[in-house]
Amino acid sequence: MSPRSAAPKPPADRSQALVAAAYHQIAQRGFEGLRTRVVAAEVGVNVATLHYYFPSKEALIRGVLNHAMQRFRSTLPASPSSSASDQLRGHFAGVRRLVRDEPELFAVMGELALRSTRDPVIGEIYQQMTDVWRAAMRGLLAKAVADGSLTGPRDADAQASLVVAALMGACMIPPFRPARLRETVAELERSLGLR
Amino acid sequence: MSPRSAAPKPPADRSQALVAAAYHQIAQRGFEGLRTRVVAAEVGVNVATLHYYFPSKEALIRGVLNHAMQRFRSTLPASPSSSASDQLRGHFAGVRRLVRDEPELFAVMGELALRSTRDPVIGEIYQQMTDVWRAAMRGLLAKAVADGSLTGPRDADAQASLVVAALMGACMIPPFRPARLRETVAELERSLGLR
Amino acid sequence: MSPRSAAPKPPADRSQALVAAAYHQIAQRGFEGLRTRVVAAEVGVNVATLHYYFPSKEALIRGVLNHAMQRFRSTLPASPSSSASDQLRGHFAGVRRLVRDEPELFAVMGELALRSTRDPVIGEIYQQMTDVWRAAMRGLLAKAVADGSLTGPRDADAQASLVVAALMGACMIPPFRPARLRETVAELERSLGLR
Amino acid sequence: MSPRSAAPKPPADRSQALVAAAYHQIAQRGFEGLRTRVVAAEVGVNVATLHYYFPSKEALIRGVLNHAMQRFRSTLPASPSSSASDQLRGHFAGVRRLVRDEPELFAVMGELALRSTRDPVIGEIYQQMTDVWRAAMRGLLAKAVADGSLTGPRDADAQASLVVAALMGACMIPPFRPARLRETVAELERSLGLR
DNA sequence: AATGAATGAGAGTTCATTCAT
DNA sequence: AATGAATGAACTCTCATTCAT
Repeated sequence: MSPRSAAPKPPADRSQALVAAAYHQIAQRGFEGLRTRVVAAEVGVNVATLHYYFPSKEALIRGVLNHAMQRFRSTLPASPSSSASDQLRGHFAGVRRLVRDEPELFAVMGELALRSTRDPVIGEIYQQMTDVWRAAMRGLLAKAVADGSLTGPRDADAQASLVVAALMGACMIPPFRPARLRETVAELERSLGLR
Repeated sequence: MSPRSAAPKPPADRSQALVAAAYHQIAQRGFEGLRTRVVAAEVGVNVATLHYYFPSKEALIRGVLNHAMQRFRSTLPASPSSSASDQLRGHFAGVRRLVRDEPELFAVMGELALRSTRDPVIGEIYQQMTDVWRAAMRGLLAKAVADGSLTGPRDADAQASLVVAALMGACMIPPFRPARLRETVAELERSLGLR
Repeated sequence: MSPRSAAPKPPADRSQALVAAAYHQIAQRGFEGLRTRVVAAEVGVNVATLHYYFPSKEALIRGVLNHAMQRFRSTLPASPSSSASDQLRGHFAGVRRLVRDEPELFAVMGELALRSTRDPVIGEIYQQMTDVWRAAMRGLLAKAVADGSLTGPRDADAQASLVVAALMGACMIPPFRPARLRETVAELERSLGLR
Repeated sequence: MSPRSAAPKPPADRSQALVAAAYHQIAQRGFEGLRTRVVAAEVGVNVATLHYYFPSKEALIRGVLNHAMQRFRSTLPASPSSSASDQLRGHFAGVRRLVRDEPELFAVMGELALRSTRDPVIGEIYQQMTDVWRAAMRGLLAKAVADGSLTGPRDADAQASLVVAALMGACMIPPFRPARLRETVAELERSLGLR
């Protein structure tokens, strides 16, 4: 009846698959439209199986939270092998690439952002993320001035805030139009003197 | 002024009061937490009464949508009595003021923004709004260059996109910190040569 | 389709009917087998209607608790118009009658008794009931000795405890056989010198 | 004595341990709160292991039934080495001791008693037990009259019923207070002329 | 214009049970 | 002999919506 070759997935996969399905659902329908039964069905298991891996819907959401944050952190600049301004350029390129390859991530991030004001668990992690991001931007801007790869007087703190706000606004808030987004990021680079 | 001794409110008031309550609820709990019963209770009427004024929850939401858009449009620059750059400054000041005086508006706008990808009715109106906003910015920037109140070469289109993205990111996405927001807007003005 | 003449019951009736149905279910299937859907169906309404009157299953159970206690208290001797020994005889007759006419009451009382050790709300009310009962017995026994309608030395306290224990054991614990119960109560009266 | 180093228990032990755990759970939470997972966890095994030993929850309950009945029968008078009235006194002492040392037994007996009206298997065995008990009481009372160790006219049948009802009422139905129980049993003995 | 009462559909969660390993 | 993983069925509870009054 069931295909012989349908080998049972190792447990880690099931858990991950459920998170991925929930992630997908949130991107598509928002927290508002997240249904445990649909998530389970998307993975091809019973709802009870979902509760075997995640005791509650909230636990599943936390799983999605971790997953999304992990994906997002991959964009933050990490390699100090190049000049600060090149790192900044790399970061912007990374964001552009991520928006192109994983548009769902930003939909989910937007949902998490709005929810962060109501859910302390999300709030905590979400704020940490924004703090790290802003600090990284500020650090790179300051370093770029110090090593001369960026010139002119600037308030690194304020510019970091602007960068984060602009990227969030461009990536997380509809309407999403790839062309416009590229334009916006390019203009942001220009305003920083990177182009 | 209003008729004395617990007179029944005129229908327009009821309708508006319900929209206001729903608006408040969305700001506080998001679409996810919007309950018709709670909205009705906040106004002091029965749920059935809510459905007398709004045939469905969605109709109520559309009421909120209109209300929010109306509030928001008031910030857009309208009076051509001053120079273009002054109008831009005035717009930024207006946004700052609005964030300070009606923080709920931006919470609701954020919710509407995310919902706009799933709800065609919201999507339509929301996109219109952003288009109008961006066009206004582009127009003012172009005019400012033309009348000489802003100097230097610039791509008005790209800058308008950046302005809109940055303001949205700063005002609609948590975490909200007044000081940071002021800083961000100020930096945005600086990057445009307005300071 | 639905009978025109089926007039909607007044609200108090609905509430009472639900309690009665739950009472009946508990008598028949125990707390273990109490299902809100079945209770609602027995009254001929939707489960949601049950929750309209009782916010939770526990609230419904509390309704049953009150109902059972009220029924039970009607057996306790109240009229001091006769001699103490006659009042005792009357009480025993009342218990016998109640067991005959409302056997369900004792099934429910048994369930409540067992639950009383786990549910503080039930525990409180249940214990109160037994305390009142025992005190009433003790008072009547003492009075009967004082007014001479019962003779011989006796420890009213201990006898009251025995009376309550024996009646509970006979009425609340299966197997229930009417003949045996009558026999038991008769013997209890004999042991007190009432026969 | 037992094989060292976490040896797997012999099957009989496992089975008994599961029954003991279920017994304990029923005493604590009633049939209403009996969960196979909790029972298994208390023994330190998987739920599936429980089902290896007991094909169904009902089978486990039957195991508890047998265990409880076995424990309870140990109280019934068995040794005809003394006079009938001494055997009666011994029985009462045995009940008192059992209530003190194994209060859980009576909680479980109460649960079984209520369930006996719904579960034929329990009903059968439970009724048998009460019949045996009552018959033993009646026999001893008759014998005590015959051998002169108890005097006065008496209806052994009715007194046996009273004894069983009173002991059940005192031991199986809350509220349980050791002092009151001793008092009740003592009064019961007195009423039979045993004190 | 307003409501108390009622409901269908569906939500998240639980639980005894099964089965491949 | 034992288990991790999985499930169907059923549970209580919620919510937007309806309707007679």
